[in-house]
Formats: sequence, structure tokens, C-alpha cells
Amino acid sequence: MSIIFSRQCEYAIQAVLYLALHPQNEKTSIRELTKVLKIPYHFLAKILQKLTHKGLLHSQKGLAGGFSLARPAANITLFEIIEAIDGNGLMHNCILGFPECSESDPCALHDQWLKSRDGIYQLLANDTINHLASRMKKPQYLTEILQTGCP
Amino acid sequence: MSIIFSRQCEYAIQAVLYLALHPQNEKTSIRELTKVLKIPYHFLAKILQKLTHKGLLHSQKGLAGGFSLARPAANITLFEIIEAIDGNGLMHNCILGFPECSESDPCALHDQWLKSRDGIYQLLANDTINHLASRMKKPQYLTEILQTGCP
DNA sequence: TTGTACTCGGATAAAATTGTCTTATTTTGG
DNA sequence: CCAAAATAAGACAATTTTATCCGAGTACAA
Repeated sequence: MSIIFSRQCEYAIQAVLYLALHPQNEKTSIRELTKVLKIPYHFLAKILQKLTHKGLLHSQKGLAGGFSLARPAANITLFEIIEAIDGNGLMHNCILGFPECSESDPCALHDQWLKSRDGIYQLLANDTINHLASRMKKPQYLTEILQTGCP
Repeated sequence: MSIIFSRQCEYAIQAVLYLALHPQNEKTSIRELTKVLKIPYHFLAKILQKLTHKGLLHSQKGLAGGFSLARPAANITLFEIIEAIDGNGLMHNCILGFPECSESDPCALHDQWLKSRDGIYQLLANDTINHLASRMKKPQYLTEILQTGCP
């Protein structure tokens, strides 16, 4: 489990990155995603549903159905995925957990954390999914694709 | 719950900061800490025990017992507290959750995350508890002390 | 010495997160 | 039309995190 995101969120990111490696009109089934990404089937299904409801993915029922990006990958940021799954706590919560921490009543780390947080935000919001996907040199699921020959 | 730390860790930080506001030879009871910081009694007790075992705190049993810093506050960093409670995942885990992510097999965010991570590390490791405590302008528990008059 | 106020540590409960199962519904192709 | 393969969705189980309880030990003071 990473520190910043929930596991759901990690799975969501991995799935979207995988979808971004395919043509937008191509459907990818949950089965394929879970097999390649090693994610529990029904857990991922729920995550994909959530992303669909938030408008990030498009789903198609029935034979030869599956999921695809609802928008071009050049138009989706990591931050959108995170916000869709984990909400916007990362940008709002006090790093020390003081509920009353705010601009007018800051904790001891408030200003410094703001800087680090903005750096993370830039990291997550300024890079689109297609850039990220193209930079994936050889994560596990890419090698898998190369081995089987069939995405 | 903050994003970066577990709740245990937040409580630990708050408690240590509170202790740092008192003379090092002065004992503070769990009861006082939980009352002022609004933390569940037995939960905090366990956290303080953990910090004691890690050598950050000193505990004194018996009547008029309590907890105090094991070292001068000028000698303790936030990062030590976090490491003691949450371990060192923050500095080691892949931000996207890929288990195989490493220098030689990096994920798409690896290098950029390293920069942000180091910024967070500087934030947590370069500032000592006494500096932090002195910067606490008026978090909840400080106003409480001022109101009751008795720390 | 004895009572009291405290920590210690194990057991347990509650809540949140993660993972599993089962049934329905939708779509396509034969 | 019907069977196969896919998503949709609710119920349930396991795990992890958070919180509570209780008996025991310890040190001080009257």
C-alpha cells in the first residue's frame, strides 16, 4: 500500500494507465485487466464502476463489451482519478491531523506543507495519462503484454 | 485522517509536541494528554508505549508518574516519530503501488516522486520538535492550557 | 503498611477497508 | 430466439485499523 493513496486508488490508476495504452475505441474486459494487473476481480469491477459514474470511463455491457476511456488520454490527469476515488482530502487536510488547522489558525507545519503539497499537486495534475502511459518503460503488465502478444 | 500518516501517527506527533512544551523533567499523565488532545485514552496509551520502546519517550510508573521526552526536544525530529509508528514506507514505497518499482525498473512517476518525497523528508527531518512546538501559535490544546491555566 | 494514582500489556470490540460470492441485466452472435 | 460473455449491484467475509476494557504491577504519600 502506498502512503498517499488508498489501494483502491492505486488499482484505479493502474487500470486507467492500462486502458490508455490501447486505442480509445477498443474495449478492455475486467477479466483481462485483473489478469494482467493482478487485482481482485470484483474489487476492480467496483472501482471501474466508480470511475464510470464519475465520467472518466465508458462501459459497454454484453458480449465483447468492456471498458474504455471516456475521453482522450491526453485529456485526463492522475489528479482526476485520485479525486474520483479518494476525494480531495490530499489538498485539504492538515498534515498533522488538526481539524481546526487553517490559514487563520495554522499548525506548525502549515506553510511548509503547503509548498510540498503543491509540488505533489503539480506532479499529479500537470501530466496527462497518455504521457504517463508512454513513459511506462516496463512495468509488470507491459512485459506481460509483450510476452503473450495479445493485449 | 490525514493522507500521509496513519491516525496513530498523528496522535503520536500531537502528544510529543505537547510534551515538548513542558520541561523535560516534568511528567505528563496519559489522562492529561487524552483530555487536552481529545484522543481515546487506551489508544494513546498504546502509542505512548510504542514510542517509549523506541526510545523516544521515558515512562514513569506509579503515583505522580507519566511520560516525558527521553531526549531534549532539540534532538528529536518529526521523521523519527513517523518512522517509529508508521515505519519507513513513505521513503520506500512506489507512489503508484507497483511492488517492482525501483531505480532499475521505475514507474512513470518514479523520478518526479523522488523529488517531492525528498521535499517532504526535508520538511519532516530538518525541523526539531522544539522548533515546531514553539511555532504552534494556537492549536486547540494550547488555548486549552491558557484557559485552564494548568498544563 | 496501605491506599491511591499511575503505567503496562493482553484480550476484546467496533469500524473501515479490502476482497469474495451470487444473482441479475445487457448485448452480441449463431 | 437462445446461449454465451460481459457489466451491475447487493450481500457477505476477511483483514486491517482504530478504539475499549480489564487485571496486574509500580511508586509515592499519608
